[in-house]
Amino acid sequence: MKLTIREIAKMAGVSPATVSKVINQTGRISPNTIQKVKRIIEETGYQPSFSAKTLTTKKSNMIGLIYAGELNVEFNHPFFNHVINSFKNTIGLLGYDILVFSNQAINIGEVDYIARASHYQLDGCLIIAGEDIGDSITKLDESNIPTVGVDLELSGEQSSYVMTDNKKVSKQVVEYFYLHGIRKVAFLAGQEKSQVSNERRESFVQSMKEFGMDVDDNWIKYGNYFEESGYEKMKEILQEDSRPDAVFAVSDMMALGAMRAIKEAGLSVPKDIKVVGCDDIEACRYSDPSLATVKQDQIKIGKLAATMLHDLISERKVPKSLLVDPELIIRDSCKVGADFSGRS
Amino acid sequence: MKLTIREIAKMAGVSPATVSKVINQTGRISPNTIQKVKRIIEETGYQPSFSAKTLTTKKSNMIGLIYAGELNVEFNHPFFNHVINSFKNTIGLLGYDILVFSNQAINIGEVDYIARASHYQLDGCLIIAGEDIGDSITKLDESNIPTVGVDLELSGEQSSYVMTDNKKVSKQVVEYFYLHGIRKVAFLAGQEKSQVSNERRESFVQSMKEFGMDVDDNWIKYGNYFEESGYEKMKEILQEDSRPDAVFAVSDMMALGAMRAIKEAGLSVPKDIKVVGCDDIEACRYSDPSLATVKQDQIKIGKLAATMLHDLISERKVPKSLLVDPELIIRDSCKVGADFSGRS
DNA sequence: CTCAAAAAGGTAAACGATTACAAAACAGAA
DNA sequence: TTCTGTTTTGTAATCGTTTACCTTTTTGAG
Repeated sequence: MKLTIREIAKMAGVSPATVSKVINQTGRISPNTIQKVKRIIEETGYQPSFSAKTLTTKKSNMIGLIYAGELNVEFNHPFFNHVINSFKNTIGLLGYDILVFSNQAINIGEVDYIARASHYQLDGCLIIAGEDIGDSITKLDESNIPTVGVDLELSGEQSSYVMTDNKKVSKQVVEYFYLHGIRKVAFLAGQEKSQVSNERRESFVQSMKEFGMDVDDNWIKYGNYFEESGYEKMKEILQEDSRPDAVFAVSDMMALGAMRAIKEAGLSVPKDIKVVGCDDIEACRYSDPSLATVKQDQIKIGKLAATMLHDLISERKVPKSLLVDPELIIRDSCKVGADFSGRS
Repeated sequence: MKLTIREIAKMAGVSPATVSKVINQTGRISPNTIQKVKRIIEETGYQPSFSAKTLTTKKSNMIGLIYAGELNVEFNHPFFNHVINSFKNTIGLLGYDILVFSNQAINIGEVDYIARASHYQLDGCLIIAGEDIGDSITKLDESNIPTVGVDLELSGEQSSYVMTDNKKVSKQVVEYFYLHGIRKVAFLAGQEKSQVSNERRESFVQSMKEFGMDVDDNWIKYGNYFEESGYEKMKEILQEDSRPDAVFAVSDMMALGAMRAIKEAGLSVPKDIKVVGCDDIEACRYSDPSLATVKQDQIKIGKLAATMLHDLISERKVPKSLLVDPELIIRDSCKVGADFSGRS
């Protein structure tokens, strides 16, 4: 059933080597022979064996996709799935397919990504930052496998990373609040270990100071990016003596959770408290009120990651990191005074 | 750097064959040797080469993931990504990794899935129904490659499929309306070619008749599952002479679009028109009003698909199809009269 | 017409596993 | 001790490519 290169060679009346050269466009072959061989390949629908090819060339044309978290939610993560999708489309154009590690398979103990990668002879890996950056990620970073991180600072020789310019994220939000006379702002962070969350928090604090606004430590709470944690932490904040005029959350889901808590406390968004999230997930547009957010350019991030990884694999010069500009999207949840044109 | 089985054999003082047998637990090896070999493997972190193994065994332990649509949105599809995720987790436990076809790579002309599958020597494929079932999907279905379809009826010798019991979907909704005195119901369908949409539409019509309710052909509109089409089609419906009391859409996104159209027309959901969607995507909970929906058990669908595919690959007996029960989730958008406990 | 250089094509050895099959080692019985 | 039968281990071919290197053919200048 399945044809080998030898049989194709026989049919075309040439040697296997010639067929191989035609397929890979290496070596000098006469136009005549090329035609002949191509026709046979066409007619038979011959497909070279991936494993044989990989075995000899040591190149698999496969990229490993790793989600660095325990929750195994990469595909329904409302932010990352856009990045993954865009990455997939771009890297596909460059001739790679994507292998998704099903971490569960070896979930007893740490997953050894290097072993997995070398087992499959992957050309490179894409790491999407999740809640938890384990040891095995670090090892992969330090290995000589080309690796690109999204929202995750990598430092290895063969590593680069792309992320939104988190400094600008917080700054834009704080600036907006400042310009609209809002001075008391709470901050809902992600896990204490999360790099992204920490950058935003730090630049939040710094921006606040730059604009001469006070930062109340009680108003900085750590959650885990998900809705429930936003709800819980907001409740805690509301129990304090004084109330913030606004909340900025590191994820839309936490922001949505916060809105729920605020409404439950009998307060109104945005009249009593403005809310701004991060990511611009689908739900922002359908929430009540619609949720203001800082949009990350996920398409661009995915594209850049793909391009960088390809360059890394091709041993071209690649910048250590690329920062993508965020965009503040105003929606009802942060409308102020006259700006606020109610809603049914 | 990378060790081969031969070197491991040398280190352990045995033959490569013995090492292979230890790894794969085939053949009779003395406990003593097993210990020795295992220790070396442990110490060296040896990983057998995937391609060499695949080359000889003709088994890759990889599953191809295909999204049967042109939109390339599999990873941010608000319904399928849950299925994919659950599938991934289950199939991972069974020892498979997932290869995602980056259709773009060969997007000139039809993608030849069979060629791709045989190129990689995939053990099987999972097909997620998208907007468009092309010829190449049909060919794959008819091939002898084990294949499981989600929301897609496959008929091939080596194929099975899983989907929500769409008859029950429509019936539950119609029944709910019937019980609450609503008689005039519009229906927002997907593409005319979409199997899922058609099943729901047909059983909608049938259920309506069973409950003695009239079906107005002008109130059945075809869209494409996405928000915009729900909006457009609902607008068309509202331009008719008489107005329905309720709309049932084949997707939540279309339902959200419909709500937008209804509000724009100055009408209220649910007071003037009730709305029910399908899928229970995240946004349902955050929309205004929250959107009632028929939830599909995506986790279960993913699990079943994985199990079936594994059985198919292992040449065990597998049912041709499996139907999963849906669940009607009542939310504000379909609350009736006294039931309706308003919202700010 | 000769001959060197360039072009075209072929040979055979990898790559790193698996697996029939053969061989060796061992046990116990006679 | 010898022999038979069972366990254990090893040998070598195989899977389907690629590629270094070699051979043959072609080309065209002198």
